[in-house]
Amino acid sequence: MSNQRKILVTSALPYASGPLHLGHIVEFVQTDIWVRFQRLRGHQCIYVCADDAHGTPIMLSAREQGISPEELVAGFLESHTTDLAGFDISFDNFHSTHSTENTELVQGIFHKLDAAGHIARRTIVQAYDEKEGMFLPDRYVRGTCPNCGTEDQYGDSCESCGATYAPAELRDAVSVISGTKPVERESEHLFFRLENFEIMLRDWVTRLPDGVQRKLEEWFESGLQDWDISRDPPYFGIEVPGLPDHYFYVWLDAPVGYMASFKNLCERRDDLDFDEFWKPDSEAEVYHFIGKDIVYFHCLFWPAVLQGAGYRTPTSVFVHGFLQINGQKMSKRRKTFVTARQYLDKLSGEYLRYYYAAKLGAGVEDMDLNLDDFVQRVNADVVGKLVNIASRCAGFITRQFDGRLAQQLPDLPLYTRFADASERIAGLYEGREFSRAMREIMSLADEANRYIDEHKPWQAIKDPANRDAVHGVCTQGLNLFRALMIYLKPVLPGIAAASEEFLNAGEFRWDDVATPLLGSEIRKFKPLIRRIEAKQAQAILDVPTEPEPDKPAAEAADKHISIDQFLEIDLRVARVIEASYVDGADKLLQLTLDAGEEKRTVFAGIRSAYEPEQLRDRLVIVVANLAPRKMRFGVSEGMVLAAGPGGEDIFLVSPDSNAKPGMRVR
RNA sequence: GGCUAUGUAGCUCAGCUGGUUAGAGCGACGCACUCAUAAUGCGUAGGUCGGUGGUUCAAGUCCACCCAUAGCCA
Repeated sequence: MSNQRKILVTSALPYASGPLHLGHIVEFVQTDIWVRFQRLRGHQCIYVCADDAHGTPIMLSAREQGISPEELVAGFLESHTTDLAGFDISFDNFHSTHSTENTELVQGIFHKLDAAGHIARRTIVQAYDEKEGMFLPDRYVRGTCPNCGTEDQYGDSCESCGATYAPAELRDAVSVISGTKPVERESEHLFFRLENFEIMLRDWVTRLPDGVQRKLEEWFESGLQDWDISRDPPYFGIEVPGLPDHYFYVWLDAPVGYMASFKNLCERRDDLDFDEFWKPDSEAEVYHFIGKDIVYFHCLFWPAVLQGAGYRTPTSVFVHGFLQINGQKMSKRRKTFVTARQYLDKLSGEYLRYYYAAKLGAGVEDMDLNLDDFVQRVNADVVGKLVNIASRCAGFITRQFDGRLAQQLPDLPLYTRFADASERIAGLYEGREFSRAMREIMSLADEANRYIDEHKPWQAIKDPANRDAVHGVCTQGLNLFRALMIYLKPVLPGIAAASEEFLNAGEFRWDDVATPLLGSEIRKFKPLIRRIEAKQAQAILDVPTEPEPDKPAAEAADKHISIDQFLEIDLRVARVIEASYVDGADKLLQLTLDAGEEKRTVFAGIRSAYEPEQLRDRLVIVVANLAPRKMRFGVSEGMVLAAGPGGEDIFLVSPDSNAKPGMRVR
């Protein structure tokens, strides 16, 4: 492509104090679809993210668990990256704000802001917990509202009457951490003079969507206030250089994490130059995908900080709404809180990618994940309409025509209509109107099914005189399927990959739609994806009951498990396609398994008892729903069953020879 | 409390600057088909467009107020 764009894209940094939930996944899927679309079109599109690792909540959470903040953060980094891999999010880099790159960038930015006169120093009064020896953020002070008398309100505002106040104004205030009464204490803080950037910001925000601009208008009208960017120790964060006992507020270093992650990537990639993307006159594009809750940080502070420190500002910021589940806000109490892991334990990420795509537009409206709708919609669209096209044509080609496509399309105008949709659909992807794109694509899928229905190859084939016609109709059908699959590749990377293998003509590129696939050989059709069972979907709401403190002992006494508990383990027959040694691991073998619907990579600690050659093609039993585990060598997606104490005495469990990969074991 | 959104068929959503009998997909129901992962095709039913009042020849679409939901208030 001659006019290749250089694009840097980010998703908001998830906070490293808890697991990801399906709301986070909306943003990652939205971003990833857009990124994959750009790459498919031939542009250079770099996608980076990181964990947001600093701040008071993380410090306190670590303290509560008796571990260091570094340990806490490292644990969630692993959990987050594993979960995101489960949804096929195609990062170029996933870093952390607790990193040398971020520290250097933040400190450098501060120096430049300070030198340019954008930093003010003022002494402020805050609530202080004498027992814990720390200043208390407003949210960590609770007491009775001075306005309406409602008890147990946060230190900044009252949920009941809406009044806003300072923590010191609360009656009977207590520290949430120690339960003691806070005192007032002074300290010096650093402030970023946001008002210096009003003219620049008023101009910059015109690039944002109308709804976001209207919201920002409120802040311009009430006047831009100085932003408190420092915190007192103890604080888990980045130190202010040259100013002991001062740390940067987490919200200053978090967005810089976008740059830090990119910088970390640049250090490992020869083809990327940090400055080319971040210098003030950069011609590269930079986009941030965020939720509607953090518009202020990204649309006021962030561009101002970048401008003040001599960097370019973002090309745009894309804002999405929140996720509801079954029409309700996500909450543990209502049992509508679903972690990414809970979902992935039951279902493939591919389904949710499609469902989100089918509902996402460019606006900031909230989105509802209705589980019944989810099952029906995904099954109807992806399996019933889309995959069905390939499924109903492939058999004829394989059985009647040696797996070879016809030399011509019988209905070229129909194919051209599909190909001509290319730019329209591309425009929708580009504008993040994914739901419109899906509707467009699915109505083409309807057309393809109608075409096959009208030409009835299953009837025509009965008369040998019609052989060529049937060959043509099925070739036409598969080419229509191929066009649709190319259009859907950003949304359904897994099914697209399986389709590429099936069609046997290399990886799809967007422009491939222009030329139909003719005369070539295809592989035998295998089901590309299974339909979702309603029970599986409902099961993502089954929160694993947290063991009561005294329960484990009681459970240990009961050695039996229920049939349901047993059935939760998804045991499947799998065939070993490939087995190999793993460099640097003397106990592991890397196995590639055919487990029915998909290939899996499993690392098994059986090297002491088996040679790779012994394993190829043999049947094994795999735990299919074991949480994927990220290892130094890759991600292990399951576990193969074996008996024995270890060492040379390891015995793989195998089914009798007629078992087929994918069969459930019970 | 202020601000910004959202509220349209059972479900999920389209409806641009106001203009004939309010649309789609899914689901439901009926018929056809049996190549396909019980998939597909044709057809039917179903809505006083959150509420009240107003502007207009004409309002789901504009205005006011109210109700419900969500986010933000550095």
